[in-house]
Amino acid sequence: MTASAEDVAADAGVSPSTVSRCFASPGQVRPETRERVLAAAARLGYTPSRVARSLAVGRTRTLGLIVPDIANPGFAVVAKAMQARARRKDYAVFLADTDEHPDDEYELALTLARQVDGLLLVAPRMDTERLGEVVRRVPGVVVNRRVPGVSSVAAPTDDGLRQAVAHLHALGHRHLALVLGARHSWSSERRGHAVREICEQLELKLTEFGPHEPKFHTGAQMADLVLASGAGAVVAHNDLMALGVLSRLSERGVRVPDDISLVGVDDILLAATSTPALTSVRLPLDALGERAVDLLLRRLDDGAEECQELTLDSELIVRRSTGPAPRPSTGPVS
Amino acid sequence: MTASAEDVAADAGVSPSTVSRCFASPGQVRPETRERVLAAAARLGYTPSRVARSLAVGRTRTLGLIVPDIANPGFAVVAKAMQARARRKDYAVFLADTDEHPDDEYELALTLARQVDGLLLVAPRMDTERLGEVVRRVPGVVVNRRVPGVSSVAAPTDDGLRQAVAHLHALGHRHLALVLGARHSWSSERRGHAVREICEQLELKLTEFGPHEPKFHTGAQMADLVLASGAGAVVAHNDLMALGVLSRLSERGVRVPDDISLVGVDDILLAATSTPALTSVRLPLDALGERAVDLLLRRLDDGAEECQELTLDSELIVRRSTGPAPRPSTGPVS
DNA sequence: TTGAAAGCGGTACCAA
DNA sequence: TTGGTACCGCTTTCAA
Repeated sequence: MTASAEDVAADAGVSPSTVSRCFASPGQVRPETRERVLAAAARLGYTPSRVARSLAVGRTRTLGLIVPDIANPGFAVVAKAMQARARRKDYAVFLADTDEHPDDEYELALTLARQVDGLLLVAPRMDTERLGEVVRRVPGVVVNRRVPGVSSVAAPTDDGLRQAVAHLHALGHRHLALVLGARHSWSSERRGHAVREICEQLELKLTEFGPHEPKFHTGAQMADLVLASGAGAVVAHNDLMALGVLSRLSERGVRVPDDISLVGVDDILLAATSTPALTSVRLPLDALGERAVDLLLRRLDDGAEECQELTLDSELIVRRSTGPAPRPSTGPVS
Repeated sequence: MTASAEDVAADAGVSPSTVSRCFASPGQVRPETRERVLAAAARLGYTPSRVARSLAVGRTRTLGLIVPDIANPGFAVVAKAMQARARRKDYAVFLADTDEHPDDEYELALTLARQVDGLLLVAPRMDTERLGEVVRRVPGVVVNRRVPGVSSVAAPTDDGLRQAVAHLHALGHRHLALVLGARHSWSSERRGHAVREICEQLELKLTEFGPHEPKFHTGAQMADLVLASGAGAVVAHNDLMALGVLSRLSERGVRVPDDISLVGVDDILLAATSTPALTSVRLPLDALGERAVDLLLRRLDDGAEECQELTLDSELIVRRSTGPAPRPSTGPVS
């Protein structure tokens, strides 16, 4: 069917070894010979088989990517950046979407581990132990999460959330609602912790909702609870949830930001452009993806051993969805 | 490093062939032997190497997926569905995002062709000739596009667009704007054709804009041109562009649907939930992905030969973004 | 600089 | 039912 190195060798009057060298290390073959081989290869439409090469060299030049939900615009952007970066370095990327099922995450990771050189893990919910198990089998870097002993690149939103809460405080809000992401999700817990801490410092009342899958519909669902709580501002786990909240609030005739303020995290495109535009904590999503790939490939290609932890900054982007608190209410009138 | 079939064989006191059989066709090995082998395998943590198997059997159990832009929610949903379906059938999926560059599409497809069993092509812009070249090398199915001799699954939006234009007509609109997608994109041309035809039938004036990359910012860019044209309603190539239009219109203080009506295509989640909610032509995006995989695997696994063309329906979902034409204007007063 | 040959880790046909 | 063996297509010493 497809031409093999042997065919090319025969056609060019050389040995298969030489054909192999022409593609793997062209410098080691006399220019004239090389040209003859390359010509024959072109004539026969030959390209070295990646599987065969993989088997021979023991490396696949393939990366595995595990994401909770590729339909979440935030993850999509990260995935896109990773995939582009990987291809530039001649790596292919296996995509595995776990649809927010942490159990699948583990199984999938183990399966993938067998057929890739390295793993890109956007797996906020896999438990640390299993995650450790996975990266013991295959080099891996974890995204937006920190695991001892494992390379990672994260944009902890502490800074951005601090700015967000300070922003709301400055606007006169004294009672915030926090809409959490998924249970046992590293990022959700981290964000929750950050918000709690800051609220305490600023002596703000904080009511928490969730945890829930970080999706649009769960956000919408939370909106009614938030409203019932009387909080004047909402900080949501991410933009998707924030948009869900927004959607439901507007259904109920609640005006944002006049009646209630709203902050998201991720700064996805559609947050910037919703009505009203969403105040959001911006993460450098594509940088996140690129750095993760770089980190992984440094291990794979340059044989670097050390486990690195990269940190990227976050910042608050203020837009229309946050405004002054309705009443200066420094306390209940009672 | 990792245990091989030979190791297991030694441990279990059988030949490598038997080990292989235990995993490939367990039925052909005596239960007692099998259990002994499986126990040994478990003890050694053995799993058959997929690369080695691929080389031996000549199939990789891998599908290649080419999308123009995974960050476009529409494509993300399709990709998600495909990937889930493929995994269920024990296929892995290579993701290749071409970032809307049709040239890369071709190169990528050829590269992928060498290392996968089949190709899922969401490539609206690759020219027919090259596409034919690709599918001659490896089984492929094309999504949302029709190419003679190539299996495909598409949801032509003719029906939905017909409904959309009739809807606008009924609302009193007599001058429509059409915002096209990418140049040479099959779906953009098809949609343009459909809208043109219907407008002619209903004797509506139609002004066209584009073609442009089907992204948010190009939509925003078109909004001003549309406004200048005096059209009372806009049909956009897809929701992402429609949301771009919407965003820019609202920036300019133009009210939707009071001043201008707006229709998108895809019915992505965020269309349903924008403000105002977007009237959109719904495509069964996940069905699109699933059927594509089914079609491809029927060829690969069941050896089906025929080229099939599947068609899925589209329908108009009416939401807030379309309303009565501002003035009944049955014609210019002049 | 080039060739011969031994794998890489399985599969599958043929015999036993 | 099991084992022996010849590949699958390329890489990589080792010699020439």
